[in-house]
Amino acid sequence: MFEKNKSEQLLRQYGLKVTSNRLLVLDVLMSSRTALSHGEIQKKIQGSRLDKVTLYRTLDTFVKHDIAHKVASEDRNWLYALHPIDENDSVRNDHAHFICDYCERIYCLPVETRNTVPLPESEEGFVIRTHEYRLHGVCPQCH
Amino acid sequence: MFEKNKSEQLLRQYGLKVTSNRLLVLDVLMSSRTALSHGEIQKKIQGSRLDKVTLYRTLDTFVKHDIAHKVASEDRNWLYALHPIDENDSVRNDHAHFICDYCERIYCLPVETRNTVPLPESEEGFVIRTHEYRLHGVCPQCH
DNA sequence: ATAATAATGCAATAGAGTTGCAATAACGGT
DNA sequence: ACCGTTATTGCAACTCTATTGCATTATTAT
Repeated sequence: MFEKNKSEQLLRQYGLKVTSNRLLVLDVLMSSRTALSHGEIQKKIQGSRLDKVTLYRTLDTFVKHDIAHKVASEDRNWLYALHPIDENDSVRNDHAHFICDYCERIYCLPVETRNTVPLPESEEGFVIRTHEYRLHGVCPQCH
Repeated sequence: MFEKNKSEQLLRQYGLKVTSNRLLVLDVLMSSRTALSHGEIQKKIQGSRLDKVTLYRTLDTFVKHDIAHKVASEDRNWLYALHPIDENDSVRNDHAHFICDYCERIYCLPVETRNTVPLPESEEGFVIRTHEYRLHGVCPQCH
C-alpha cells in the first residue's frame, strides 16, 4: 500500500476523521516554526473555502485531542502550535515558549524544564501540577 | 504633618496625579491576593461613577509606570496585579504566576526565579531577556 | 450503496478592549 | 485662594476575536 501523507497518518492515529480542512490546517501548523494565530492561519490558506468558525473548531479539536496546544499571546489572542517533536519522533511535553519582543512571534523551544521549577518557599497550600515557561527576548529573525 | 494614606503616597512617588479613580483602583489592587481582571475590578467598585474606559486607561497607566503588571489569563483576558513586595518593602521583580486549575485565579508568588531558567541547548540565535514562570495547580481555596 | 454520525458553513451574537472628542479635574505658579 | 495649562475622565461608537444555533454536507463503518 502507498504511504499516505504525514498529516493523514497523524489524524488517523488520533482517531479523527480525515477531512480536507483538517489536512489543510495540519499542514500549515506542521510547516511553521512559530505558533500561529487564527488570523495568521487564515491568511496562509486564503483561497480555500474554509469558514472562520470551522477553523476555530478545527483548532479546538486539535487541542482537545492533544495534537496541538494553544498559548495565549501577549496581545490576548490564542496561538496554536503542534507539540515539539524529539529526535526520536516522540512528543515532548516539556518545552518553553519563546516570545520575541520585536515581532511578537512565539516559538516552542524544546527546553528541558522538568525539575527545574523551584517551589515557592513560604507559600503554603499551593499544589503545583504543571508549569509553563515563557521566555522573552529577541528571536533569530530580529537581530 | 499627617501621614497620607498609602495609595496616595504611592501615586506621588511614581509622579502620577492623585485622582479619586486612581486611589480607588489602587486600593482594590492592594487588597487583593490575586491578579484581577477589568471585570472583577469593576464589580468590586460598582457604585462609584468610574467608566469602563477610564478603568482600562488607569490600569494601563499603572502598568506603564510599573506600579502594576499585567498577566494574560488562561481565557485570554488581562489580569492586573501590583508587584509583590519584599519583607523589606522593596519590589521583587522575580515572581511566578500561579494559576489555579479550578477557580482559574492567578496569584503572584514571590519565587526565586533568577538563574533558574535553563537556556535552550541546541537553539541558536534566541536571546533571552526576561521570563515568566506560570505554575498550574490547585490553590489553597480549592482543596 | 446506505445509514448513522460528525464536520461544515452561514448568520447572528457575545464580550473584551479601543478610539475620538468634548467636558472636567488636578496642580504649579501667581 | 484663584487661574490657566495640561492631564484625566465619561460617553458613544466602534473594532476585533471568538462563540452559538441550526440547517446542510461529508465521512466512515457496515
